[in-house]
Order: sequence, then C-alpha cells, then structure tokens
Amino acid sequence: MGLRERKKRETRQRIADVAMGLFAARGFDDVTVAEVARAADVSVNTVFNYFPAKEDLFLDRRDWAEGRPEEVVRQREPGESVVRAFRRDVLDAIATRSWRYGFNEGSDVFTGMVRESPTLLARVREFHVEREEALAAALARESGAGGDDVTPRVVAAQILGATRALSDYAVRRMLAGEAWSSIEPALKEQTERAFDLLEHGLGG
Amino acid sequence: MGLRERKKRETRQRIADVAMGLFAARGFDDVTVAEVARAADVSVNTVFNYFPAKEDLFLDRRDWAEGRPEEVVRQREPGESVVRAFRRDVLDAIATRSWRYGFNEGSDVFTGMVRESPTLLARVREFHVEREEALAAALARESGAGGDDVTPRVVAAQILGATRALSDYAVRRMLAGEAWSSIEPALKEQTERAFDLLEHGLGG
DNA sequence: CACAAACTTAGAGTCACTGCAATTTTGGTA
DNA sequence: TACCAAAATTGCAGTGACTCTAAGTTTGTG
Repeated sequence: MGLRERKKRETRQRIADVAMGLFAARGFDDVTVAEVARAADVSVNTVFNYFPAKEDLFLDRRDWAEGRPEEVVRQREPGESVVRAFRRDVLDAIATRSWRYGFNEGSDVFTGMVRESPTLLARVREFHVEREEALAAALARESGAGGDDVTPRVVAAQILGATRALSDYAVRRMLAGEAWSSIEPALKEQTERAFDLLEHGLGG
Repeated sequence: MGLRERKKRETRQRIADVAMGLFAARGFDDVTVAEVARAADVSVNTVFNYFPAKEDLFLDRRDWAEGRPEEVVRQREPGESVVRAFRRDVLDAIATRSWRYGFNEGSDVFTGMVRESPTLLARVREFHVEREEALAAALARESGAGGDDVTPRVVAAQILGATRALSDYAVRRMLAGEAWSSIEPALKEQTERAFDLLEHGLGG
C-alpha cells in the first residue's frame, strides 16, 4: 500500500473519529459539517469527498456490511429451516452480546442518538429496507421461487420484523437503565416466543 | 364557519393543488418551494406555514388517516382472529380497488413518483413505521399484553409486512403495464398464500 | 370605529450539498 | 534529481429547504 492510500485512509478515519466525538458531545443535529471539517483540519469539500452525506459520518455505510441476513441463510446447517437458522443466530447474538442485532452495550446510546435525529432515523430505516430486500432476494434464490411470488418478501419481512422488535425490546430496557444480566433471560424468552410465532403461525 | 376559516382552507387547498400539478409535470425534486409559492400566489413563508415540509405538499399528512390498521382490529367480527380480519380486509380492498393498500389505479404513478425521490421515500417509510406502531399499540390493548411483551410488535410487523409485500407486488405489475383484470386473480392468490403463511407459520 | 388577534409578508440568515477552477501533493519516469 | 500527469485538496460561488424576526395586512369583536 503506497503513501497515497495510507494517507487517504488516515484522513478518512480522522474525519470520522473527530465527527463522532463532536456528535457524542453535542448531538448530531447540533454539529455542522463545517465544524467537523475545521476540527479535522480539512476543508468542507474534503469531508463530502469521503462521506456522501452528513449521516454517513455517523452511520458509516461500511460498518453495515457485517451481520448480513443473507449470510445466515447461506451458512445455515444442512436440513435446517431458515427460521430456525435465524432463531439460532439471534440467540447466539444475545449470548455473545453481538453487535449485529443491537445487543451491544453501547447500542442504547447509539439508538438514543439516532432517535434524536430525523435524518439518522431515516437512514437507519433505509438500511432496514436494504437488508429486507437482500434477504428476500436470497430467499428467492434459495427456494427457486420465480419473480412472481410474494413469499420471499413476506418471509423476509416477517423475520426481520421479529428481529427488529427484539432489538427494540432490548434497547428499551437498556435505556431504562437495566443491567444486561437482568435483561438477558427475558430477552431469550421473548426471542423464543417471537420465533415460535414465526414458525407456528398466529392462529389465535 | 367564518370568512377567516374558509379563506385558510381555500389557500391551503390551492397551494396543495398547484404543487401537485407542478410535481406531476416535472417531478418532485425538480420543483422548488419558491416556484410553488409563486404559482399559488403566496409567499414562501405561507407555504411553510401550512405545510411543515416540502414533502407534505405531496403526501399530505391528513390523507393518511384513512384505512388505519387499528380500525381493522377494532371493527372485526366477533370471534374473528386479527389475522383473519386483515385477510378479509385486504381481499375486500382488492375487490373494491380501494386506496388503502395501494390497490388503486393511480397508485402506480404515485409509487413511481415516490420512488424517484429519496425524500418522499423516507417520508413513506415513516408512515409505515407509524402505522406499525399504531397497530402494535392496538394489539397490545386488545390482548391485554403488558408493556413487557414483544408479541404485539412482532405480530404488527408480520401483518403489515405482508400487506406491504402485496402492495409492492400489485404496483410492480401495474408498472409493468399489465391491466388490472390480469393482475387481480394472481393478487388474490398471493394474498391467500401470504396470509396462510401468517396463520400457519413458516415451518418449511 | 377601534382594537386585538390572526394571517401574511419581506428580508436576512443557517446549513447541507454541488459545481468549478485553481492549487497542492504524490508516484513514476527521464 | 528534476519533471510530469494524475489524484487529492481547496476556495469560492452558488442553490434550495427551512427558520426567525419584525413589520405589515386582514379579520372578528365590542
């Protein structure tokens, strides 16, 4: 890697770090891009050169590649149904306190900041839609369903809807100040319940 | 109703109509608020006085009160499950080509315009979230579930996820130029399939 | 007819974001 | 080492949504 690449990486990282610091201190909406640029010792144009929009300083598009739902589908055990694979993945994420469903320690302050800003909220929802489309596409591929079948989209919406509800549940209790140790068992229980609903239907 | 009230209503309506005309002719993003104001013969400030944001000129918040999912829950027949009520409501909306799930004739051009503009997309997603929250709240009330149960949220996400998938399906075929007569039977079939999934689960 | 409340307006300002042209930095080469 | 072209950075001048404030103007009421 040449000097050029390295410098670019450094600059990008410095801007992102400086921005996150300012956002954490004063909130996303109360920090201007000009301030970020000044603090990072670059011009405003350079900031926009690396990050297409202000939101990307907070929610870097690169970070969202991790924990893609298609991978859960692809890497499931032989004979395992997709829903079972997701149940396992969510439970695993809870046990390991993984970042990918928002079962992290910091995900409450993260969510808190996102909730404050309409811009960030919109971006997060955009990510949700992208994830859902990606999962639906993976399911369609997997099941060989034609383009004329809503099933993959419905299933994708159901699964990711459930995981979102579970994330929200965990975050809500975190924001209420509860310790993880008191949240975890209830969260596991809710997860089982949610996935039972998915598997066996909402007959009642 | 006094003169004041009447004038306000007229002004508001004139602005909205003029705006829709311009948007239809040239696209949402290629029309500035200043142009709308000029065409409606008011100042820019007056536009923002009636409509909090530019998007509201296109997606008037008032129009979205119709077809609220809580009503489907509340007005379901005695002994009918919530899922069955929604199945019935969606099928009814298809039969009557109702606006409330996007089974209208015009909903393809509407969706087409929304898809063109990130701003409008974001707003529509916001409405979806609001609807989901309202349904979840209604379900929680209905079932007497405590605030510590994800079930209402999961169920709400599943139901509205399915209806959204069905809307998208219909709109996609409309945009492909198909006549409603050729879409309707397939749409009914897909609806049955989607709600069967909801009722009996995704075991496979 | 007067007066207060409501409505509208102009004007100035903020901020995200976009071009463009000029300038600097870097990597490779004579 | 000197030089050159490409890439990166910058300043500058916009645009457009939106806000705030202070000043009109219009309307309902006594």
